[in-house]
Amino acid sequence: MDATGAPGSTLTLAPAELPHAVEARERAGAVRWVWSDARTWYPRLLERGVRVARAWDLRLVHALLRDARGVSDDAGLRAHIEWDAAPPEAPSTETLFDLDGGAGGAASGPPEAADAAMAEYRRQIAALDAADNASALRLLATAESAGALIAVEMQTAGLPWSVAAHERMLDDVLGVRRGGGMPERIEKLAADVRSALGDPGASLDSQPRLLRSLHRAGVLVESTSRWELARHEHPVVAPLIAYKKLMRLYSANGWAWLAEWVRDGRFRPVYVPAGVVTGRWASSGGGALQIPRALRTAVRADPGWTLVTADVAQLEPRVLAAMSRDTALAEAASGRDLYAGVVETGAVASRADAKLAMLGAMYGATTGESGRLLPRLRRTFPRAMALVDDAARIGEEGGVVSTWLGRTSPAAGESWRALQGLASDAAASGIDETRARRSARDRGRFTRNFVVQGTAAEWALAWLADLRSRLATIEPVDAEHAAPASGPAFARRPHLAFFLHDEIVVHTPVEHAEVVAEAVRESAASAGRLLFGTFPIDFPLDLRIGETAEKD
DNA sequence: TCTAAGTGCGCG
DNA sequence: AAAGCGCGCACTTAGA
Repeated sequence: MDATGAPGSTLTLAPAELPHAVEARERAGAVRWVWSDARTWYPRLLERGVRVARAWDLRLVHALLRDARGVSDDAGLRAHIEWDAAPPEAPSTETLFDLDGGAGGAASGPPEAADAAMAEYRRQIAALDAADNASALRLLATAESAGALIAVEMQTAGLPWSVAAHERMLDDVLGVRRGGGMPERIEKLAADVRSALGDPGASLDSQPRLLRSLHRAGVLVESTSRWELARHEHPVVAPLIAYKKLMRLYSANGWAWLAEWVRDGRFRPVYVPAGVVTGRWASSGGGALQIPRALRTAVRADPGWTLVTADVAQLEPRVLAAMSRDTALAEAASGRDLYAGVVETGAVASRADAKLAMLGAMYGATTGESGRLLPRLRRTFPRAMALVDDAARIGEEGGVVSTWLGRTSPAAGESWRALQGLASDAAASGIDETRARRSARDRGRFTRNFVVQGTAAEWALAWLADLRSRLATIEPVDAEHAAPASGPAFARRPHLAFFLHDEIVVHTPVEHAEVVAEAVRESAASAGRLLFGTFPIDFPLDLRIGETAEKD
């Protein structure tokens, strides 16, 4: 797995020659490509049908090591801020290196960029070798790099999306469009709202004006949000909530979204690995991580293909049990439903309470029902609760916390420190003290959640990476059964098509569906072992095989 | 006419 | 206006 090595021979290529050269080395044996970032290099390879097995993503690893506690900076890693910047334009010439003994390859831009990439790689390896938690960080670096490959692969292959099913759903829910106007059900609801308000000219899409209209009609809300409206008894409430719901579907995932984001029967979102501070992925464009569940009916496998959809039940509390070595919580988590297990301990009375309390523990609830249940959880699961409580305390004091594999939270910012300093001054006003206290608590809730959310993201990354290599061993199907819209690198093989924090969708030829399902389960078990060794914690999946990706 | 900030809601 | 985390996007208004 290690990617150490020094550059040996180099080979300068025109861009058109790169895919062939990379493919030749992939065929020759185990290679790990070292490159600035997958987004710059990998799409061009995939378009030509060239998939790479392993990579080292200098930008992602730089960001990781830059902030990681336990990494000393003897090699000067942190001074090289150019690795924090956005990727540059694609270069006009490219260089391949041999790493030591042919164990790896490196692709880079013009010679000076290639030298810079190799120097950064050496700094990273040196920093890793000297790190306190070297083996965990090395694991995270390779997992991140694999994730970067997967993100590009999923964008290239796309999620199979039926325009017809999507439009049918829009027609059913929103009604048909007439002329240049809104769909008929939205028009109807808007008319109902205006009539209930007794205000024929009421503006429904401007929050301040709608608020005033509501006040004039005697609905004394402070906001126009659904949850507050729902508390009032007034004829305008039902149609307004319905209007907002439909309008949301229309503007976020209506016909315009379809036209912009679905091509050739594929939704191709841009994934941003580690785009969230905690290490979770973000997305850019298309709202890939916010697709309404009701729209899953539009996710449709190609003819002769099917979808394997799987999500982990209660990933975050399971991860918390394992990282805190809380055997009582792990025991409650064994089997399918962690919350049912918590009820069985007697700590809380119902499944709903168990969920409320557990989420409150991980998010830092202090008041309300959730806050009131926490002491009971603390008695039953002292180790798990101590882990999140410690993380919160450290955050409140201005410190940093780390995930299981060593991703470290950002240091407290200048303004945060200034506010705390101000409040500790003897002459501080009560207002300053209150503000400082509140921002300390805010930060504590952030670090509390960081350790759990971030470690869950690491587990998911390990799951994805392991699954990817298992899928790569499955025999391709005949060309006549291919799914050409997935592109030459994926048309004949099962491949990941979607990922959302704790859920994956694999698009696969029907004949391989069972093998894929087994690979999905095995990779989940494997991810658990990779992170937590022999600690007894289950990661049970809800797994479905079917034409659509709908969930129950 | 452009940008920044506020609001509300979709996802985990 | 979420008692409690993390996001992205559409739409609006305020301000330069």
